[in-house]
Amino acid sequence: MNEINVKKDQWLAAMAAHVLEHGLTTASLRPLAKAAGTSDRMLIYHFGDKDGVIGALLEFLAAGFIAGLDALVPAARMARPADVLRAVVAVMRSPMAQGYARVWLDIVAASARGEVAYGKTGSAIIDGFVAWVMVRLPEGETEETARALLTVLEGTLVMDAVGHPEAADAAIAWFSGDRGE
Amino acid sequence: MNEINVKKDQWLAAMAAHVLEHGLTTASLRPLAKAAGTSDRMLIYHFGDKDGVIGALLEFLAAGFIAGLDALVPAARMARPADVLRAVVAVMRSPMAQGYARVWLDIVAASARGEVAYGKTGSAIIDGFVAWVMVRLPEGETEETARALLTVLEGTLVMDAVGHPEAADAAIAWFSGDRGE
DNA sequence: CACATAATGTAGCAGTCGCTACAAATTCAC
DNA sequence: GTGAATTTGTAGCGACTGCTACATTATGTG
Repeated sequence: MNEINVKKDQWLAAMAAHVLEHGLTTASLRPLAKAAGTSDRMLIYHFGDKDGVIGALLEFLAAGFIAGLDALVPAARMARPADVLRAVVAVMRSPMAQGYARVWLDIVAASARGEVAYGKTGSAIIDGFVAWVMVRLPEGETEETARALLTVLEGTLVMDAVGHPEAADAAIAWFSGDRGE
Repeated sequence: MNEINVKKDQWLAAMAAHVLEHGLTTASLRPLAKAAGTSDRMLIYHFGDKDGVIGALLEFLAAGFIAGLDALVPAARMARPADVLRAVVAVMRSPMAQGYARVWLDIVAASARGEVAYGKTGSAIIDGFVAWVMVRLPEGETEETARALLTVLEGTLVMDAVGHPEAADAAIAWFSGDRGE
């Protein structure tokens, strides 16, 4: 029972790498199985159906993403909200995170298309991200600030994706500017 | 020569409606042709290949989107940048615009995946959008403000898509708050 | 060792994908 | 009206999709 979960995790790691490079919604069973060194037959057997594979993959990717974030940005309170924004934007723009950005935008697009499995995962990721930001914001900041910060981050991801990083930079500078404090 | 372009436009209008309802990247030739009242054979004949169809469709959709925006928000300067943001967010949240939001997020995800045709279109749409915002901002505002505003808008689209409109609202409130002016 | 259960390989089904070969029909120039 | 060019219908190809039937092997239990 334990061993098969170990194997599943190895499969998931290999499939996650594949998805981070080639995209999530364009992934199909046979290439995924090949990346994992097994067969589509086995994926269906162990995960039920494709939705099961994708669901497990989403969980695996989300966990890996948060872990990577935690490893790169220490969970210490920063002086100003904009510092948190700049830190997370820097991480998201690093080459290592580009695959995650791709996958995330796939999740967003699928959510917008009404695919509930993706929508629930996407919503959960935002929830976790809000908590992640909160422990890094200056003491006394509200979740409203965290949510506003993350909305700007999402905007930067979109702008970067369509080749307008200068627009993202403008928003970051604006967020860094004077507030009511 | 004129008539076939008229026919093409009719096809594009029908296909655009189909895409606005069912998504762009998931669209395939046969359903598109059926929506247009013709055959996949004809689409290939008149547009060359699928990329030609999608390219024409993207142009058609972008034009329709800007036209709809112009119709709903008069090209008059507003008192504050946040007024422009709230106006465009209100439009994007209206039921009529939801299809466009879906398609736009498809374009963004495809751009992030590295599909150049989508990337160029996405970039061009942002350029047009910057100009659209500029003529509505108070006199003397810079393009930086327009870009920051649009980045926040993109963030709201993402947050709305994954079921966190309250995060989008937080960013809008934050953008509406005190600035350095 | 016998036997039930779990795990896996092989082969393939029915459907969709983008696209094309071929031929019939239509339209246009002269 | 006749020949040529454009436009369209029919049929289908080869590749891929998620998934399954069937047989076989491995594994753990009594």
